Amino acid sequence: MLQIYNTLTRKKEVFKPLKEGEVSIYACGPTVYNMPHIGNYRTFFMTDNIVRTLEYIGYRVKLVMNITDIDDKTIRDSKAGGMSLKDFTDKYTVEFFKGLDMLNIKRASAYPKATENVDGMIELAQKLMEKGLAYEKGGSVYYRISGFPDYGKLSKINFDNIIIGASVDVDEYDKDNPRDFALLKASTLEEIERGIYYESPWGKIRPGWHTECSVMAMNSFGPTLDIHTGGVDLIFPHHENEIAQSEGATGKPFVCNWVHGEHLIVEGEKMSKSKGNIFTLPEIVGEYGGEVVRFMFLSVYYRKKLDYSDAFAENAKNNYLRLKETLDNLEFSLGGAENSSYPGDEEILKALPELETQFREALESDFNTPKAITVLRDLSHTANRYLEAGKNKQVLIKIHSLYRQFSDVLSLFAEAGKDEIPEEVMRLVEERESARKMKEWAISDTLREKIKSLGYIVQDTKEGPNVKKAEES
RNA sequence: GUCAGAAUGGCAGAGUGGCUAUGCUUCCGGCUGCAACCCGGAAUUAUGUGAGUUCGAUUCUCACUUCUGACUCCA
Repeated sequence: MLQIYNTLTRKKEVFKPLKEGEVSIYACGPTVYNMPHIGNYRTFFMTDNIVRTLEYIGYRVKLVMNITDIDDKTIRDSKAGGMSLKDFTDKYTVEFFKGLDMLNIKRASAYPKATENVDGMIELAQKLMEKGLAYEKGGSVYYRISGFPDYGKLSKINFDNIIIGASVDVDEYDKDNPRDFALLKASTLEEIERGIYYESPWGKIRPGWHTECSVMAMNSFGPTLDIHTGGVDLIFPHHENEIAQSEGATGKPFVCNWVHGEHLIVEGEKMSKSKGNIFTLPEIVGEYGGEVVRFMFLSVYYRKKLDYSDAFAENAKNNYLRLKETLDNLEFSLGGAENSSYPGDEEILKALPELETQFREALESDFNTPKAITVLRDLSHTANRYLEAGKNKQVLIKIHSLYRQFSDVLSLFAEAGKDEIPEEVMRLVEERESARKMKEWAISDTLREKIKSLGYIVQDTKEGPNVKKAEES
């Protein structure tokens, strides 16, 4: 039974999709104006984990993630970079996808772009205006918050106590209420000169930030969807505004389950340019590898802050390597497995389904990946103990397949046991084996060093030498 | 300032009204020609502070402290 923590109710709830066996998810994607940092990817990863878990449980999942390719920052920075808006955002869209691949994040069903959905946004604005929930001023269209009594239900903000003066926007635009937000923004002269504008019943405009998500989500799934994900910082105002726009227009509930991922911080502090502690994904992946980064994300519950540091990364890497080692060794042992039975065979076969249940229950408990990792460690330990004592082929196959099942859901260890060993290395390994048979330890040790210098390590086992690629460190 | 969330050993981290798991790290032992891997065992002042409820609190309540975030672009 899958339970999901819903920001709307601040409780874990039993998940029930709108359509039997099928789940619709909308995820807030990137604004493509710079290199995304690892914090951004933690959130994308969270959504990936949700998708994989749902599929593991047996749902068909349709994920839509938007790409914001027109907003204040993209317009500003493309100009600063002397590029057209499209060239600029295309460049960072490519970077975004590269990052997804580094982390082996599954592609969504669709990645709609804001610039390709402006018609829908204009329609939405019109509809809201007909309902008296929007008004035009100075060529911009604003949402009238006072017309939507539910405003604030997601963020639980009591608007009476908030200092509105903190907002600079008060005199920048001419709004009825300072909290009203723009659905469509009147184009500036500069934007018009650069060709960044769309024709609308109110003149030349460009989309406001919040409108795109409502439009794309409802275009993809209709008025109501199962799950909407994003980072905690989007709860207010972005998601609050999405609800206001969507529910204001349709009169129907917009999202059943709001899921928000906590932030990644660095040594206790928020990543920020002024502190100079921003890490991009390629930096970290370059140092530790994509799967270790995945493992880092998996080892902290998505609703908790992840405090990134070198020590944290090293720790994660060691943990990761140990679990990968088990799978490597399982793959290796399968080769030498026999059909004879061993004491403990039955015990193992009984334990495996229990572990499978525990693993599934961990993930079903609001995607508790750290707990799932603990179950994987249990399996690793069980496997290692069995490898000490027995090598029944059928048993090994069962252990191995469960190990693979777990690691596939978590998307880890894709390369385990698949190291390509160059011929040259194999020759040295064989040479070393003959030396060992002759008890020529000095020669054998020299050969091991030589193999190591080529980037491979040899482990002597009862079944013969196990050769694998050395982990870079 | 207002609001929201968080605080568990050297590190990571899950759980629980009554021995707190698990892994990393460190140490000892076994396996091994030696390693590596693995197995067995052990260790470290662990539940932010102070109250309250309770026979009993790390778990529930309150306050405080600290941190993070939202209120302003933000994953």
